[in-house]
Amino acid sequence: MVKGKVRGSTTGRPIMVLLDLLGRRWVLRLVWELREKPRRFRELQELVGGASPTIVNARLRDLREARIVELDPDAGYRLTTLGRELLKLFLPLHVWSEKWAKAI
Amino acid sequence: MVKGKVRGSTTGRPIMVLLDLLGRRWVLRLVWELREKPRRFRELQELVGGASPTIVNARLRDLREARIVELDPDAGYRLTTLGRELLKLFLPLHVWSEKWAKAI
DNA sequence: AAAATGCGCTACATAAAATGTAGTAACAGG
DNA sequence: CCTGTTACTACATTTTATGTAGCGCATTTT
Repeated sequence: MVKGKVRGSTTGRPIMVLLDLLGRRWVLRLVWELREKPRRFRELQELVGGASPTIVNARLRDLREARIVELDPDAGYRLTTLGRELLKLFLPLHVWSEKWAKAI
Repeated sequence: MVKGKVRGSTTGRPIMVLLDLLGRRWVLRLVWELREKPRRFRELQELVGGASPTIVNARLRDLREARIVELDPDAGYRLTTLGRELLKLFLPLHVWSEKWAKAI
């Protein structure tokens, strides 16, 4: 598993571990903001809306431990191969969200 | 928009509003646990791992305002049509999470 | 009729997490 | 040496979640 213990996830079932990870504040936004290209720490911090460096760092650490994000010193933070696959699954959300916005 | 203000989402772009909503603690789990059939409040609370009733109620309120979840007094909490569509987008996560678990 | 059960939900003190601001350490170029 | 850029840390304050108890209402049981 990604870490010794992942919050409420006592089952260890991958889907639960994943939902817990993605359900942490800023995580979805961070993955989303990495969709185009690698980003620097501060750049990322601003893109997600000015979260504190403390928490941006903590979440990036979580994502790196989960092998979804990696840090290339020359380019910045970017999605791993695994991370890009995950992002692909999220792209339909974009379309759905537009429809949803109209419906509510 | 779903509510006057949705946390860090100052842009108002639907995808950002959505990512903020889904990024709140327990929200993804709640939607996930409603995938099969309607659930009662306490049942739901236990399914997601014993979150406090305070927060379960708060998140269910968020989801109801977002028209993703609704409460049928006779059946319990359940996904709306919109909610079921959203869930469909999440189903591939299950498969991916298994692959991911093996990779890390 | 009275008691018990199940329901969604609230109150509130305690604990945990996030914020905001400042600042550190390492490295590169001038 | 000085300046700028990088990722990141420290820490006091504020916000959010927890854990436990229990309310108010309806239905079912005795």
